[in-house]
Amino acid sequence: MARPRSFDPARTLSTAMMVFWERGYFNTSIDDLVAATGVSRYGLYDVYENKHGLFLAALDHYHETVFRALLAPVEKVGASVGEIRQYFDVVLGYAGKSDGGRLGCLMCNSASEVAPFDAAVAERVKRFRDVAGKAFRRALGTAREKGEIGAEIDITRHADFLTAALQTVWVLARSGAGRKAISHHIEVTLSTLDRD
Amino acid sequence: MARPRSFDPARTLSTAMMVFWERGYFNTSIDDLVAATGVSRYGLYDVYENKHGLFLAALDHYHETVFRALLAPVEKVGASVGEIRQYFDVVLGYAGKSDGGRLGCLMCNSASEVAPFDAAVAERVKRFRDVAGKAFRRALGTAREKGEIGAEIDITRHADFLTAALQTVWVLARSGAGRKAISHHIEVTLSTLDRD
DNA sequence: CTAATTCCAGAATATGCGTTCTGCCATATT
DNA sequence: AATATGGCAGAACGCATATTCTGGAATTAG
Repeated sequence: MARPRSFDPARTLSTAMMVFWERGYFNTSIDDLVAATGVSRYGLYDVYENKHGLFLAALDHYHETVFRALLAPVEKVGASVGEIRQYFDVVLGYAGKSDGGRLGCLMCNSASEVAPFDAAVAERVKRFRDVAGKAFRRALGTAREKGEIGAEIDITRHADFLTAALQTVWVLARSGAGRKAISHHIEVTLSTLDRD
Repeated sequence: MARPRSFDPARTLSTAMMVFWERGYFNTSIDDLVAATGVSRYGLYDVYENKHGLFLAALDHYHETVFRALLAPVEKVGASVGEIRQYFDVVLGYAGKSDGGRLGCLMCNSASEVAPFDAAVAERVKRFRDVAGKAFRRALGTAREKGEIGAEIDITRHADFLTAALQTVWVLARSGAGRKAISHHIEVTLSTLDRD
């Protein structure tokens, strides 16, 4: 017997995620979040406790939706070199857009801006990297079984390399590097998977 | 016939640069800068106009000292693959330290945190990348003349790749990636320069 | 030594921030 | 329809911030 919430927490979280993604953590104020979500301070604090809690929820939401959705093809059983190439192509499609790329990747942005001061954020960045690394390792393992990659490739090493390269693409995009620089980076990165 | 300044602007700038480097732009306050430099607000505002001016000066100082000093061997006439490898080794020495790496690179940090909102910063990030790219292009050109690299390497493309990889190393370091992940990344990056 | 100048430390100001509070209102049950 | 519950908008609070101001001290030219 009480008034029900008039906002959708899922939609709110998604919007808050976008704001943090665009503006960063320190440069986003509660007022920004209230204005963007249309939800009152009361509602935000009731559900997420405080700004930090909302940010962590936004990071988790990003991980589970944006990041995982993009990575899904690489995570599938049987994925190998083709899926890895496809993945970087898709990422280039987003990152290389004339202005859309200014978002970058929320995890990569937070890695530099927040992780050094915030253990909870650092942990989520680590998890993000672990998940990407694991997916690449598995796909490279499959590639080896299929004989798609040469014997000179060390799978663990190469998975770390691809995970790092992925982050690079987003950092380049966010800071205004041109599409050409980004695609050059991806081309050379993927060329390491070519058979001699 | 007046009192001379009692602080050394060069030393002050160097200290301010360190503070921004550690804490980022938005997360650094004037009080932090006053405390670290020992210089009064009056002095800082007199010389640098405001926080933003001091930050730009710190970026320029970083470019001219820290960054250029590291890059110098690659920029030298006659530098080629050896100098490029050496450069990444030196960077690994800094970035791979158990905690010292938490600084990352001031330009790379600012690229994500500030450049999207600040044209003056974006311009300095661009210049930083242009300088790195140019140095790598020249060194790769020399490498080609010396016959150190294969014909399959496109110099412009590869210079963009190395410039991006350089930034990646620092981002990894700042956000707490392990030394192993960083060195894996560098190993694969440099392996692209191997002759088949 | 004196006077003119300029620096300095810290107070003051104004704004913006994260968070909490309050008075009213919408709703679901009775 | 009445009522109790709890959501809502915005005011209020306390603190941090960037910047400016001020009273006095330090220094040097004369």
